[in-house]
Amino acid sequence: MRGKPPVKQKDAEMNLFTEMRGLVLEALDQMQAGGALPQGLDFANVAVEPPRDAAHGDMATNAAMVLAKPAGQKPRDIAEALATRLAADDRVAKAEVAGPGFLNLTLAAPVWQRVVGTVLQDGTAYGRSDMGQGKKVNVEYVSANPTGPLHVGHTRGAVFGDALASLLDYAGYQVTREYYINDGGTQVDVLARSVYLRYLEAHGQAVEFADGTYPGEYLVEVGQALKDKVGDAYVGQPEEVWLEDIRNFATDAMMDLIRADLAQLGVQMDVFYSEKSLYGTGRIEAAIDSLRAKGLIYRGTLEPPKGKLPEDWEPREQTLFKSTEHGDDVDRPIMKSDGAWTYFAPDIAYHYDKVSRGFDALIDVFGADHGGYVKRMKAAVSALSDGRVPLDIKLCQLVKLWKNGEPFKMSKRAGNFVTLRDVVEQVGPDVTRFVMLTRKNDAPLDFDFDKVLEQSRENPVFYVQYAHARVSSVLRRAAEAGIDTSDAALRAADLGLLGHEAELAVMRKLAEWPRLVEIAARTNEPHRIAFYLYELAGDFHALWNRGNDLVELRFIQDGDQGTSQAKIALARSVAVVISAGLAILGVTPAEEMR
RNA sequence: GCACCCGUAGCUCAGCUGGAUAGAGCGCUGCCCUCCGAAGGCAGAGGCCAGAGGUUCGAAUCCUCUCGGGUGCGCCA
Repeated sequence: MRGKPPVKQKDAEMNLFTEMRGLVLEALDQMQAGGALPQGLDFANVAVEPPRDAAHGDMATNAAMVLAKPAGQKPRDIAEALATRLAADDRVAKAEVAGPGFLNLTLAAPVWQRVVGTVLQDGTAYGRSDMGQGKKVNVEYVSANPTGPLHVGHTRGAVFGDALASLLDYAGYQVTREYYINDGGTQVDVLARSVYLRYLEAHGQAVEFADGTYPGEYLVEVGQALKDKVGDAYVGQPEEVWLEDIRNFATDAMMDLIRADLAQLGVQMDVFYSEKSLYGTGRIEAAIDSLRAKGLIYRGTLEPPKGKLPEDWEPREQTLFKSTEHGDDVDRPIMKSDGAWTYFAPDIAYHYDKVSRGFDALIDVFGADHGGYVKRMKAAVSALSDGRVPLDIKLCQLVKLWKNGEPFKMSKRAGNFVTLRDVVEQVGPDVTRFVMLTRKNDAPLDFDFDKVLEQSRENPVFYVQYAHARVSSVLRRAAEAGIDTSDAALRAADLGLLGHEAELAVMRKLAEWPRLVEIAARTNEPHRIAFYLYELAGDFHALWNRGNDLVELRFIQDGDQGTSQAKIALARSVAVVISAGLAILGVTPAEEMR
């Protein structure tokens, strides 16, 4: 487990939007008590949100429109009455009815200024949420076959899953990061045979890699290591003699390789779960029995797929899981005709195990090519948990690599695919991670080796890092100028001195952070963090540049320590939120640009 | 044939569990350092949100259908 500060008890102050929603609900209650609104109204759909257009104020509520029909009143009448009550609160500078019945609220400057104080008080815990209520969530990601190094596709899944896990942690869930090792299927036999060839090669024999073996050079050293371990014991021996031993040896070696790849990216799993451990232990049988007890296992014959018929199609009786009872399109086979399990059976058992371990929610991160697998897996978890445990499956689309303006495909190391290592060694873990999160997970991603290292606004990694570095620069210079920039001094600054529109814009953006965290966590979409940071950095850069024209907007005000401290407090709180956001993404903030 | 994902500015993409006149970057046009914080910033042009219906106070968002692109589709994991 990663070290983390305890989940902060969230008071209403932490999220301005929930705070103001509380104010709206309070006013509505009073209106009910005073007879202005009928009893028994449902306020659940009353929302307080940032308006799309900043000209509409700071926050808008749809209360009047939502309640108009059930209350039997005109929306604008409700809005007017509500506006009068809200305007009486000193946090509200202006309450205006607009459009069909929106109520636009403009908040008083002190409300925004307090946000800076809260950020400095809470540090990177500002934005932590208790929405998860300590519920246990399992995030399974990467889960690459242990047959070779991780490639770019895995990299996206690794970064996405890891950031999602951190995000959920930040939102108050108890998160387990997990990797499922597919070490039970035939592909690890292929691996073993490939390693055997490299082993023979290490003994000086000429070998040939037939189709269906792994020719990648990364197995050379594994073959050599095997030779170092067993000498010539397996040379000239039939497969029965060496297969199992080499399979284990090779799988261990590949998992060491994969762990090292992940470590290079900064990904640290809590659990590595072996598929093989499900076999011969009765665990698959137990999972299937659980389904059988619910009447969901039967012998039957599937209809052939419509349209193009596979060449060798013939009706066949199989053991099937009645996944259609839980939302799947067709029932799925769990046992082959020779009596062996299909790949689906251990997957069912694995998820049965997750459910049994008491997780309140499961998340699987898959590559987009596993899209066809989603429904049956959800059906399985729904059946196994009697609908209690939700399973969300996030699909990560392809990553297209570019270099020098053309597609980049080949790797020296692995032959036919570009590895995670190829990417991280060229651009570093921070850039890799951030860029992988600059697209929604289900949208394809272009990764351009040249662009991601460019230092311009076009490159969001740089742009966000630059904002953070600029704050560090201000702090350094302030210290040189003899200004006390300790946390205590900044917290004590008179934030009432921050009132310019460009400063308010930054404070409003800071106020959005806790709300954004909750939205991102609720939708399981960590890319929202990256986009938010880009916007926050943009507001900060805008403020910084206004200092070119307006001397009074510069952070360091010569000869005026008090004003300087207030402005530096704002800058510092930007850095704090950027740090918190980057921490979720697993990116280290930059102190200076080089 | 069926299922899932996607379709938003010339290009690359955001868009809050349904909100007002749909946003950002790039590109394009015009500005901002004789000295200070320009790896930046400001302003402008650019849209039938693929199309057609429906649900309702209100739809890029939810439902149905059509078109276009991607991914899958019974003893491969």
